[in-house]
Amino acid sequence: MAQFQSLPGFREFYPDALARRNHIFRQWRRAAHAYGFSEYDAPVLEPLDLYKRKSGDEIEAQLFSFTDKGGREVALRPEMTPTVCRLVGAKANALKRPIKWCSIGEFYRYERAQKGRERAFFQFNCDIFGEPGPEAEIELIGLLVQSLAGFGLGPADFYVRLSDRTLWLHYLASLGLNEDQAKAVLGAVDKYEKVGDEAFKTYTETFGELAGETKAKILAFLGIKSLSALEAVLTPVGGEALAARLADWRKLLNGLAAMGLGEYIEVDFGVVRGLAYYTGFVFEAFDRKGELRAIAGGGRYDDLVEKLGGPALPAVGFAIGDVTMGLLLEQRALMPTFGPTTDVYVVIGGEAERTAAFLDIAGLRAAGYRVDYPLKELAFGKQFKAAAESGAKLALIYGGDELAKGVVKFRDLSDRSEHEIPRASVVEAVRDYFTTGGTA
RNA sequence: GCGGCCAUAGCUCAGUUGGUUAGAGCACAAGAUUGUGAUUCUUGGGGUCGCGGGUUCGAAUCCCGUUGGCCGCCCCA
Repeated sequence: MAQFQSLPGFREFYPDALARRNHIFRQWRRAAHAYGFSEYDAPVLEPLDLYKRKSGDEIEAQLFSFTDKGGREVALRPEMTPTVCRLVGAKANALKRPIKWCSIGEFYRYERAQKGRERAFFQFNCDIFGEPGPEAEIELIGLLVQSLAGFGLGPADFYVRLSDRTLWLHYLASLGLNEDQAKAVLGAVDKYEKVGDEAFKTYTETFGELAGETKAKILAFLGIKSLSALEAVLTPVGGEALAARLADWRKLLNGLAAMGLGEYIEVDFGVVRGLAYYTGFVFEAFDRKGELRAIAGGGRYDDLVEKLGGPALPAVGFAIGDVTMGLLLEQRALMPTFGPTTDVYVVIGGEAERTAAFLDIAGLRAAGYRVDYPLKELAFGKQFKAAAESGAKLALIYGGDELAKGVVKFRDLSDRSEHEIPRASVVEAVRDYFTTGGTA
Protein backbone atom coordinates (compact mmCIF):
# COMPACT_ATOMS: atom_id res chain seq x y z
CA MET A 1 0.00 0.00 0.00
CA ALA A 2 1.32 3.38 -0.94
CA GLN A 3 2.62 5.45 1.92
CA PHE A 4 1.14 8.63 0.51
CA GLN A 5 -2.35 9.10 -0.80
CA SER A 6 -3.77 11.95 -2.80
CA LEU A 7 -5.69 14.50 -0.76
CA PRO A 8 -9.42 13.92 -0.30
CA GLY A 9 -11.46 15.11 -3.24
CA PHE A 10 -8.42 15.38 -5.51
CA ARG A 11 -8.43 12.98 -8.43
CA GLU A 12 -5.49 11.33 -10.11
CA PHE A 13 -5.77 10.90 -13.85
CA TYR A 14 -4.19 7.68 -15.11
CA PRO A 15 -3.89 7.60 -18.90
CA ASP A 16 -7.35 6.11 -19.50
CA ALA A 17 -8.97 8.67 -17.19
CA LEU A 18 -7.05 11.49 -18.79
CA ALA A 19 -8.17 10.31 -22.22
CA ARG A 20 -11.79 10.62 -21.06
CA ARG A 21 -11.14 14.04 -19.58
CA ASN A 22 -9.48 15.21 -22.78
CA HIS A 23 -12.46 13.95 -24.76
CA ILE A 24 -14.73 16.18 -22.68
CA PHE A 25 -12.43 19.18 -23.09
CA ARG A 26 -12.19 18.57 -26.84
CA GLN A 27 -15.97 18.69 -27.32
CA TRP A 28 -16.29 21.78 -25.16
CA ARG A 29 -13.65 23.62 -27.14
CA ARG A 30 -15.16 22.53 -30.44
CA ALA A 31 -18.53 23.98 -29.42
CA ALA A 32 -17.02 27.23 -28.13
CA HIS A 33 -14.96 27.78 -31.25
CA ALA A 34 -17.97 27.07 -33.43
CA TYR A 35 -19.81 29.83 -31.58
CA GLY A 36 -16.95 32.25 -32.02
CA PHE A 37 -15.67 32.29 -28.45
CA SER A 38 -12.02 33.02 -27.69
CA GLU A 39 -10.21 30.98 -25.07
CA TYR A 40 -8.29 32.64 -22.24
CA ASP A 41 -6.66 31.50 -19.00
CA ALA A 42 -5.61 33.16 -15.76
CA PRO A 43 -3.90 32.42 -12.42
CA VAL A 44 -4.99 29.55 -10.21
CA LEU A 45 -3.98 31.47 -7.10
CA GLU A 46 -5.71 34.78 -6.45
CA PRO A 47 -6.05 37.38 -3.69
CA LEU A 48 -8.55 36.16 -1.12
CA ASP A 49 -10.36 39.51 -1.22
CA LEU A 50 -11.39 38.93 -4.83
CA TYR A 51 -13.78 36.23 -3.63
CA LYS A 52 -14.80 37.99 -0.44
CA ARG A 53 -15.75 41.05 -2.48
CA LYS A 54 -18.01 38.99 -4.68
CA SER A 55 -19.49 36.53 -2.21
CA GLY A 56 -18.98 37.89 1.30
CA ASP A 57 -16.70 36.87 4.18
CA GLU A 58 -18.49 33.56 4.77
CA ILE A 59 -17.05 32.24 1.53
CA GLU A 60 -13.65 31.76 3.14
CA ALA A 61 -14.82 28.66 4.97
CA GLN A 62 -15.22 26.96 1.61
CA LEU A 63 -11.94 28.04 0.06
CA PHE A 64 -8.45 26.65 -0.01
CA SER A 65 -7.00 29.83 1.44
CA PHE A 66 -3.79 30.63 3.29
CA THR A 67 -1.24 33.33 3.95
CA ASP A 68 1.69 33.15 1.57
CA LYS A 69 5.31 33.75 2.58
CA GLY A 70 4.98 37.41 1.70
CA GLY A 71 2.10 37.77 4.12
CA ARG A 72 -0.53 37.95 1.39
CA GLU A 73 -3.96 36.43 1.99
CA VAL A 74 -4.51 34.18 -1.01
CA ALA A 75 -6.90 31.48 -2.20
CA LEU A 76 -6.95 28.83 -4.87
CA ARG A 77 -9.66 29.91 -7.26
CA PRO A 78 -13.06 28.35 -6.51
CA GLU A 79 -14.61 29.74 -9.70
CA MET A 80 -13.68 31.75 -12.76
CA THR A 81 -16.23 34.55 -12.74
CA PRO A 82 -14.42 37.12 -10.54
CA THR A 83 -11.18 36.52 -12.42
CA VAL A 84 -12.70 36.96 -15.84
CA CYS A 85 -14.50 40.07 -14.64
CA ARG A 86 -11.16 41.52 -13.64
CA LEU A 87 -9.53 40.58 -16.96
CA VAL A 88 -12.34 42.05 -19.02
CA GLY A 89 -12.80 45.03 -16.74
CA ALA A 90 -9.13 46.01 -17.03
CA LYS A 91 -9.27 46.20 -20.82
CA ALA A 92 -12.96 46.76 -21.39
CA ASN A 93 -12.44 49.85 -23.52
CA ALA A 94 -9.98 48.13 -25.83
CA LEU A 95 -11.94 44.92 -26.44
CA LYS A 96 -14.13 44.52 -29.49
CA ARG A 97 -17.78 43.97 -28.54
CA PRO A 98 -19.43 41.69 -27.94
CA ILE A 99 -16.76 40.03 -25.86
CA LYS A 100 -17.26 36.26 -26.14
CA TRP A 101 -14.76 34.39 -24.00
CA CYS A 102 -14.36 30.85 -22.75
CA SER A 103 -11.91 28.89 -20.63
CA ILE A 104 -11.28 25.47 -19.21
CA GLY A 105 -9.61 25.38 -15.84
CA GLU A 106 -9.29 23.57 -12.56
CA PHE A 107 -11.03 24.94 -9.48
CA TYR A 108 -10.76 24.18 -5.79
CA ARG A 109 -13.35 24.24 -3.04
CA TYR A 110 -12.89 23.14 0.53
CA GLU A 111 -16.06 21.09 0.80
CA ARG A 112 -16.89 17.51 1.59
CA ALA A 113 -16.74 15.43 -1.59
CA GLN A 114 -19.84 13.51 -2.60
CA LYS A 115 -21.45 12.17 -5.74
CA GLY A 116 -20.75 14.59 -8.57
CA ARG A 117 -18.69 16.86 -6.37
CA GLU A 118 -14.95 16.83 -5.73
CA ARG A 119 -12.65 19.33 -4.08
CA ALA A 120 -10.75 19.84 -7.29
CA PHE A 121 -12.69 19.83 -10.53
CA PHE A 122 -12.64 21.32 -13.99
CA GLN A 123 -15.08 23.82 -15.37
CA PHE A 124 -15.85 25.08 -18.83
CA ASN A 125 -16.72 28.77 -18.42
CA CYS A 126 -18.34 30.82 -21.18
CA ASP A 127 -19.29 34.47 -20.86
CA ILE A 128 -20.53 37.29 -23.04
CA PHE A 129 -19.73 40.83 -21.95
CA GLY A 130 -21.04 44.09 -23.27
CA GLU A 131 -24.47 43.03 -24.51
CA PRO A 132 -27.41 43.88 -22.23
CA GLY A 133 -30.20 42.38 -24.33
CA PRO A 134 -31.52 38.83 -24.61
CA GLU A 135 -29.54 38.40 -27.83
CA ALA A 136 -26.62 37.52 -25.57
CA GLU A 137 -28.67 34.88 -23.76
CA ILE A 138 -29.74 33.34 -27.07
CA GLU A 139 -26.11 33.00 -28.12
CA LEU A 140 -24.95 31.75 -24.75
CA ILE A 141 -27.71 29.24 -24.11
CA GLY A 142 -27.28 28.05 -27.68
CA LEU A 143 -23.65 27.37 -26.87
CA LEU A 144 -24.59 25.65 -23.62
CA VAL A 145 -26.88 23.25 -25.46
CA GLN A 146 -24.29 22.60 -28.15
CA SER A 147 -21.61 22.00 -25.52
CA LEU A 148 -23.70 19.10 -24.22
CA ALA A 149 -25.28 17.95 -27.48
CA GLY A 150 -21.81 17.67 -29.04
CA PHE A 151 -21.30 14.48 -27.03
CA GLY A 152 -24.35 12.86 -28.60
CA LEU A 153 -26.73 13.90 -25.83
CA GLY A 154 -30.21 14.84 -27.02
CA PRO A 155 -33.36 16.42 -25.65
CA ALA A 156 -34.25 13.09 -24.06
CA ASP A 157 -31.03 13.27 -22.04
CA PHE A 158 -30.92 16.82 -20.72
CA TYR A 159 -32.78 20.11 -20.65
CA VAL A 160 -32.25 23.69 -19.63
CA ARG A 161 -34.54 25.26 -17.05
CA LEU A 162 -34.93 28.94 -17.65
CA SER A 163 -36.02 31.54 -15.14
CA ASP A 164 -35.68 35.25 -14.46
CA ARG A 165 -34.70 37.05 -11.29
CA THR A 166 -35.75 40.41 -12.76
CA LEU A 167 -39.34 39.22 -13.12
CA TRP A 168 -39.27 37.59 -9.72
CA LEU A 169 -38.20 40.87 -8.12
CA HIS A 170 -40.76 42.88 -10.11
CA TYR A 171 -43.48 40.51 -9.08
CA LEU A 172 -42.50 40.40 -5.41
CA ALA A 173 -42.35 44.22 -5.36
CA SER A 174 -45.86 44.31 -6.83
CA LEU A 175 -46.92 42.12 -3.90
CA GLY A 176 -45.61 44.78 -1.55
CA LEU A 177 -42.37 43.11 -0.44
CA ASN A 178 -39.29 45.23 0.14
CA GLU A 179 -35.85 44.37 -1.20
CA ASP A 180 -34.69 42.34 1.81
CA GLN A 181 -37.94 40.43 1.97
CA ALA A 182 -37.72 39.70 -1.75
CA LYS A 183 -34.21 38.29 -1.37
CA ALA A 184 -35.37 36.06 1.46
CA VAL A 185 -38.27 34.81 -0.64
CA LEU A 186 -35.91 33.99 -3.49
CA GLY A 187 -33.83 31.99 -1.05
CA ALA A 188 -36.94 30.06 -0.11
CA VAL A 189 -37.92 29.53 -3.75
CA ASP A 190 -34.46 28.09 -4.41
CA LYS A 191 -35.02 25.45 -1.74
CA TYR A 192 -38.73 24.90 -2.23
CA GLU A 193 -38.42 22.08 -4.75
CA LYS A 194 -36.26 20.11 -2.36
CA VAL A 195 -37.74 20.69 1.08
CA GLY A 196 -41.24 22.07 0.41
CA ASP A 197 -42.81 24.45 2.90
CA GLU A 198 -39.83 24.12 5.22
CA ALA A 199 -38.03 26.42 2.77
CA PHE A 200 -39.88 29.47 4.12
CA LYS A 201 -38.61 28.91 7.64
CA THR A 202 -35.78 31.43 7.39
CA TYR A 203 -38.12 34.06 5.97
CA THR A 204 -40.64 33.54 8.74
CA GLU A 205 -37.97 33.82 11.41
CA THR A 206 -36.75 37.13 10.03
CA PHE A 207 -39.87 38.87 8.78
CA GLY A 208 -42.73 36.93 10.33
CA GLU A 209 -45.35 34.81 8.60
CA LEU A 210 -46.15 35.70 4.98
CA ALA A 211 -49.77 36.66 4.41
CA GLY A 212 -51.64 33.62 3.16
CA GLU A 213 -52.72 35.31 -0.02
CA THR A 214 -49.21 36.56 -0.77
CA LYS A 215 -47.70 33.17 -0.17
CA ALA A 216 -50.25 31.52 -2.42
CA LYS A 217 -49.33 33.96 -5.20
CA ILE A 218 -45.64 33.26 -4.69
CA LEU A 219 -46.21 29.53 -4.87
CA ALA A 220 -48.31 29.97 -8.01
CA PHE A 221 -45.53 32.07 -9.59
CA LEU A 222 -43.00 29.44 -8.62
CA GLY A 223 -45.05 26.88 -10.52
CA ILE A 224 -45.04 28.81 -13.81
CA LYS A 225 -43.83 26.55 -16.60
CA SER A 226 -44.65 28.48 -19.76
CA LEU A 227 -44.54 31.92 -21.32
CA SER A 228 -48.33 32.00 -21.67
CA ALA A 229 -48.80 31.29 -17.97
CA LEU A 230 -46.27 34.00 -17.21
CA GLU A 231 -48.14 36.51 -19.37
CA ALA A 232 -51.44 35.55 -17.76
CA VAL A 233 -50.08 36.33 -14.31
CA LEU A 234 -48.18 39.51 -15.16
CA THR A 235 -50.46 41.30 -17.64
CA PRO A 236 -52.90 42.32 -14.87
CA VAL A 237 -49.97 43.74 -12.89
CA GLY A 238 -49.16 46.01 -15.80
CA GLY A 239 -46.43 48.61 -16.18
CA GLU A 240 -43.91 49.47 -18.90
CA ALA A 241 -40.99 47.65 -17.35
CA LEU A 242 -42.94 44.41 -17.17
CA ALA A 243 -44.14 44.75 -20.75
CA ALA A 244 -40.55 45.28 -21.90
CA ARG A 245 -39.40 42.28 -19.91
CA LEU A 246 -42.06 40.07 -21.40
CA ALA A 247 -40.89 41.22 -24.82
CA ASP A 248 -37.37 40.10 -23.86
CA TRP A 249 -38.77 36.72 -22.92
CA ARG A 250 -40.51 36.34 -26.25
CA LYS A 251 -37.34 37.30 -28.10
CA LEU A 252 -35.26 34.83 -26.12
CA LEU A 253 -37.63 31.89 -26.51
CA ASN A 254 -38.27 32.64 -30.18
CA GLY A 255 -34.56 32.90 -30.82
CA LEU A 256 -33.80 29.58 -29.17
CA ALA A 257 -36.71 27.95 -30.99
CA ALA A 258 -35.43 29.34 -34.29
CA MET A 259 -32.08 27.68 -33.58
CA GLY A 260 -33.96 24.41 -33.30
CA LEU A 261 -33.32 24.19 -29.57
CA GLY A 262 -36.90 24.50 -28.36
CA GLU A 263 -37.01 20.92 -27.14
CA TYR A 264 -34.17 21.60 -24.74
CA ILE A 265 -35.67 24.65 -23.06
CA GLU A 266 -38.21 24.72 -20.27
CA VAL A 267 -39.55 27.79 -18.56
CA ASP A 268 -39.38 27.09 -14.85
CA PHE A 269 -39.69 29.80 -12.22
CA GLY A 270 -38.70 27.32 -9.53
CA VAL A 271 -35.11 28.10 -10.54
CA VAL A 272 -33.66 31.28 -9.07
CA ARG A 273 -30.09 30.27 -8.21
CA GLY A 274 -29.31 31.38 -4.70
CA LEU A 275 -26.43 33.63 -5.63
CA ALA A 276 -27.25 37.25 -5.03
CA TYR A 277 -25.17 38.61 -7.90
CA TYR A 278 -27.44 37.30 -10.64
CA THR A 279 -29.54 40.12 -12.05
CA GLY A 280 -31.68 38.76 -14.86
CA PHE A 281 -32.22 35.50 -16.71
CA VAL A 282 -30.89 32.48 -14.85
CA PHE A 283 -30.73 28.90 -16.09
CA GLU A 284 -29.57 25.45 -15.13
CA ALA A 285 -29.03 22.30 -17.17
CA PHE A 286 -30.17 18.98 -15.71
CA ASP A 287 -30.29 15.39 -16.83
CA ARG A 288 -33.82 14.38 -17.74
CA LYS A 289 -33.84 11.45 -15.36
CA GLY A 290 -33.14 13.80 -12.48
CA GLU A 291 -30.52 11.48 -11.01
CA LEU A 292 -27.57 13.84 -11.03
CA ARG A 293 -26.83 17.24 -9.64
CA ALA A 294 -26.94 20.19 -12.04
CA ILE A 295 -24.79 19.71 -15.13
CA ALA A 296 -24.40 23.42 -15.73
CA GLY A 297 -25.60 26.70 -14.36
CA GLY A 298 -25.51 30.31 -15.38
CA GLY A 299 -27.20 33.63 -15.72
CA ARG A 300 -26.86 37.34 -16.14
CA TYR A 301 -24.71 39.38 -13.77
CA ASP A 302 -24.79 42.94 -14.98
CA ASP A 303 -23.35 44.55 -11.82
CA LEU A 304 -20.40 42.33 -11.04
CA VAL A 305 -17.69 43.81 -13.27
CA GLU A 306 -18.28 47.22 -11.73
CA LYS A 307 -18.48 45.79 -8.22
CA LEU A 308 -15.04 44.25 -8.73
CA GLY A 309 -13.53 47.56 -9.75
CA GLY A 310 -14.13 47.69 -13.51
CA PRO A 311 -16.46 49.80 -15.61
CA ALA A 312 -20.18 49.11 -15.70
CA LEU A 313 -20.41 46.21 -18.13
CA PRO A 314 -23.35 43.89 -18.67
CA ALA A 315 -22.49 40.19 -18.64
CA VAL A 316 -24.03 36.76 -18.91
CA GLY A 317 -22.25 33.46 -18.46
CA PHE A 318 -22.43 29.79 -17.59
CA ALA A 319 -20.17 27.03 -16.33
CA ILE A 320 -20.24 23.27 -16.93
CA GLY A 321 -18.41 20.98 -14.53
CA ASP A 322 -16.44 17.95 -15.65
CA VAL A 323 -17.56 15.63 -12.85
CA THR A 324 -21.30 15.50 -13.47
CA MET A 325 -20.64 15.75 -17.20
CA GLY A 326 -18.51 12.60 -17.02
CA LEU A 327 -21.09 10.76 -14.92
CA LEU A 328 -23.82 11.60 -17.41
CA LEU A 329 -21.77 10.41 -20.38
CA GLU A 330 -20.91 7.14 -18.62
CA GLN A 331 -24.55 6.68 -17.70
CA ARG A 332 -25.70 7.13 -21.29
CA ALA A 333 -22.85 5.02 -22.69
CA LEU A 334 -21.59 8.03 -24.63
CA MET A 335 -18.05 7.91 -23.31
CA PRO A 336 -15.85 6.31 -25.97
CA THR A 337 -13.19 3.83 -24.96
CA PHE A 338 -9.70 5.02 -25.64
CA GLY A 339 -6.92 2.58 -26.41
CA PRO A 340 -3.30 2.97 -27.32
CA THR A 341 -2.73 4.97 -30.45
CA THR A 342 -0.12 3.60 -32.79
CA ASP A 343 -0.06 3.73 -36.57
CA VAL A 344 2.95 1.59 -37.32
CA TYR A 345 4.63 -1.13 -35.28
CA VAL A 346 8.17 -1.99 -36.25
CA VAL A 347 9.25 -5.61 -35.80
CA ILE A 348 13.00 -5.90 -35.36
CA GLY A 349 14.84 -9.17 -35.99
CA GLY A 350 17.74 -8.60 -33.65
CA GLU A 351 20.31 -6.12 -32.41
CA ALA A 352 22.02 -6.12 -35.83
CA GLU A 353 18.82 -4.90 -37.51
CA ARG A 354 17.96 -2.39 -34.79
CA THR A 355 20.29 0.32 -36.07
CA ALA A 356 18.83 0.19 -39.57
CA ALA A 357 15.30 0.22 -38.15
CA PHE A 358 16.05 3.26 -35.98
CA LEU A 359 16.80 5.45 -38.98
CA ASP A 360 13.46 4.64 -40.61
CA ILE A 361 11.56 4.87 -37.30
CA ALA A 362 12.94 8.36 -36.78
CA GLY A 363 12.02 9.27 -40.37
CA LEU A 364 8.46 8.04 -39.99
CA ARG A 365 8.05 9.84 -36.69
CA ALA A 366 9.38 13.05 -38.19
CA ALA A 367 6.71 12.64 -40.88
CA GLY A 368 4.11 12.60 -38.11
CA TYR A 369 3.29 8.90 -37.85
CA ARG A 370 2.87 7.29 -34.48
CA VAL A 371 5.48 4.57 -34.47
CA ASP A 372 6.34 2.04 -31.80
CA TYR A 373 8.77 -0.85 -31.49
CA PRO A 374 10.04 -3.19 -28.77
CA LEU A 375 12.68 -1.58 -26.58
CA LYS A 376 14.35 -4.91 -25.95
CA GLU A 377 15.11 -7.87 -28.18
CA LEU A 378 11.98 -9.97 -28.40
CA ALA A 379 10.94 -13.15 -30.19
CA PHE A 380 9.02 -12.54 -33.42
CA GLY A 381 5.90 -14.11 -32.06
CA LYS A 382 5.87 -11.72 -29.13
CA GLN A 383 6.50 -8.80 -31.40
CA PHE A 384 3.50 -9.59 -33.58
CA LYS A 385 1.38 -9.98 -30.52
CA ALA A 386 2.59 -6.62 -29.27
CA ALA A 387 1.90 -5.14 -32.71
CA ALA A 388 -1.68 -6.38 -32.62
CA GLU A 389 -2.21 -5.06 -29.10
CA SER A 390 -0.75 -1.69 -29.97
CA GLY A 391 -3.66 -1.01 -32.28
CA ALA A 392 -1.31 -0.41 -35.22
CA LYS A 393 -2.74 -1.04 -38.66
CA LEU A 394 0.65 -1.69 -40.14
CA ALA A 395 3.78 -3.63 -39.23
CA LEU A 396 7.18 -3.10 -40.81
CA ILE A 397 9.52 -6.04 -40.43
CA TYR A 398 13.24 -5.42 -40.21
CA GLY A 399 14.77 -8.90 -40.39
CA GLY A 400 18.20 -10.03 -41.43
CA ASP A 401 16.89 -11.64 -44.65
CA GLU A 402 15.11 -8.47 -45.73
CA LEU A 403 17.89 -6.07 -44.94
CA ALA A 404 20.34 -8.23 -46.88
CA LYS A 405 18.15 -7.58 -49.93
CA GLY A 406 17.71 -3.89 -49.13
CA VAL A 407 13.99 -4.30 -48.48
CA VAL A 408 11.52 -4.17 -45.60
CA LYS A 409 8.52 -6.43 -45.18
CA PHE A 410 5.33 -4.43 -45.15
CA ARG A 411 2.51 -6.23 -43.35
CA ASP A 412 -1.09 -5.07 -43.24
CA LEU A 413 -2.22 -6.17 -39.80
CA SER A 414 -5.90 -5.95 -40.64
CA ASP A 415 -5.87 -8.58 -43.46
CA ARG A 416 -2.48 -10.11 -42.70
CA SER A 417 -1.27 -9.58 -46.25
CA GLU A 418 2.37 -8.66 -46.72
CA HIS A 419 4.80 -7.66 -49.40
CA GLU A 420 8.31 -6.29 -49.64
CA ILE A 421 9.20 -2.68 -50.30
CA PRO A 422 12.58 -1.05 -50.91
CA ARG A 423 14.01 0.42 -47.73
CA ALA A 424 14.54 3.77 -49.40
CA SER A 425 10.80 4.23 -49.92
CA VAL A 426 9.51 3.30 -46.48
CA VAL A 427 8.08 6.73 -45.65
CA GLU A 428 6.42 7.01 -49.08
CA ALA A 429 4.90 3.52 -48.79
CA VAL A 430 3.49 4.27 -45.32
CA ARG A 431 2.11 7.57 -46.54
CA ASP A 432 0.42 5.87 -49.52
CA TYR A 433 -1.06 3.25 -47.22
CA PHE A 434 -2.65 5.74 -44.87
CA THR A 435 -3.76 8.28 -47.50
CA THR A 436 -5.60 5.57 -49.41
CA GLY A 437 -7.54 4.51 -46.34
CA GLY A 438 -5.35 1.65 -45.25
CA THR A 439 -6.07 -0.63 -48.17
CA ALA A 440 -2.82 -0.33 -50.09
C1' G B 1 -18.86 21.11 10.32
C1' C B 2 -22.59 16.55 11.15
C1' G B 3 -24.40 11.39 10.21
C1' G B 4 -24.65 6.15 7.89
C1' C B 5 -21.95 2.21 5.41
C1' C B 6 -17.17 0.38 4.01
C1' A B 7 -11.46 -0.70 3.90
C1' U B 8 -7.57 -8.09 2.28
C1' A B 9 -2.55 -8.17 -4.31
C1' G B 10 -2.82 -3.18 -9.73
C1' C B 11 -8.58 -4.72 -10.32
C1' U B 12 -12.96 -7.88 -8.57
C1' C B 13 -13.33 -10.61 -4.34
C1' A B 14 -12.93 -15.36 -0.86
C1' G B 15 -10.93 -16.19 3.93
C1' U B 16 -15.50 -20.94 8.67
C1' U B 17 -17.06 -20.20 16.16
C1' G B 18 -10.05 -16.03 16.63
C1' G B 19 -5.75 -21.20 15.30
C1' U B 20 0.30 -23.50 10.83
C1' U B 21 3.77 -19.83 5.99
C1' A B 22 -3.34 -15.22 3.88
C1' G B 23 -5.87 -17.48 -1.30
C1' A B 24 -8.56 -17.38 -6.36
C1' G B 25 -9.79 -15.13 -11.03
C1' C B 26 -8.34 -11.13 -14.04
C1' A B 27 -4.10 -8.06 -15.13
C1' C B 28 1.33 -7.88 -15.47
C1' A B 29 6.12 -10.56 -16.53
C1' A B 30 9.08 -14.95 -18.22
C1' G B 31 9.18 -19.65 -20.72
C1' A B 32 7.07 -23.65 -23.91
C1' U B 33 7.87 -20.94 -29.32
C1' U B 34 15.66 -18.34 -32.48
C1' G B 35 10.74 -15.44 -38.65
C1' U B 36 4.58 -14.24 -38.13
C1' G B 37 -0.93 -12.27 -34.05
C1' A B 38 -6.56 -13.80 -30.32
C1' U B 39 -5.94 -20.06 -27.82
C1' U B 40 -3.43 -23.43 -24.43
C1' C B 41 0.13 -25.04 -20.76
C1' U B 42 4.09 -24.01 -17.13
C1' U B 43 6.38 -20.56 -14.02
C1' G B 44 7.17 -15.89 -11.61
C1' G B 45 6.86 -11.03 -9.28
C1' G B 46 3.42 -8.47 -6.32
C1' G B 47 0.35 -8.15 0.57
C1' U B 48 3.65 -5.45 7.59
C1' C B 49 -4.85 -7.74 5.63
C1' G B 50 -5.52 1.21 5.40
C1' C B 51 -2.79 3.03 9.90
C1' G B 52 -2.16 3.08 15.46
C1' G B 53 -3.39 0.99 20.03
C1' G B 54 -6.03 -2.76 23.06
C1' U B 55 -8.04 -7.87 24.43
C1' U B 56 -5.79 -12.89 23.84
C1' C B 57 -1.19 -18.23 24.41
C1' G B 58 -2.57 -16.64 19.35
C1' A B 59 -6.01 -11.23 15.57
C1' A B 60 -7.31 -10.21 8.49
C1' U B 61 -11.23 -11.92 12.09
C1' C B 62 -13.16 -9.06 18.52
C1' C B 63 -12.85 -3.73 20.86
C1' C B 64 -11.26 1.59 20.69
C1' G B 65 -9.10 5.45 17.98
C1' U B 66 -7.48 7.44 13.40
C1' U B 67 -6.97 8.11 8.07
C1' G B 68 -9.20 7.32 3.51
C1' G B 69 -13.45 5.93 0.24
C1' C B 70 -18.72 5.84 -0.96
C1' C B 71 -23.55 7.92 0.26
C1' G B 72 -26.50 11.69 2.59
C1' C B 73 -27.09 16.62 5.51
C1' C B 74 -25.07 21.85 5.41
C1' C B 75 -23.40 24.45 1.21
C1' C B 76 -23.25 24.42 -3.92
C1' A B 77 -20.18 30.51 -6.77
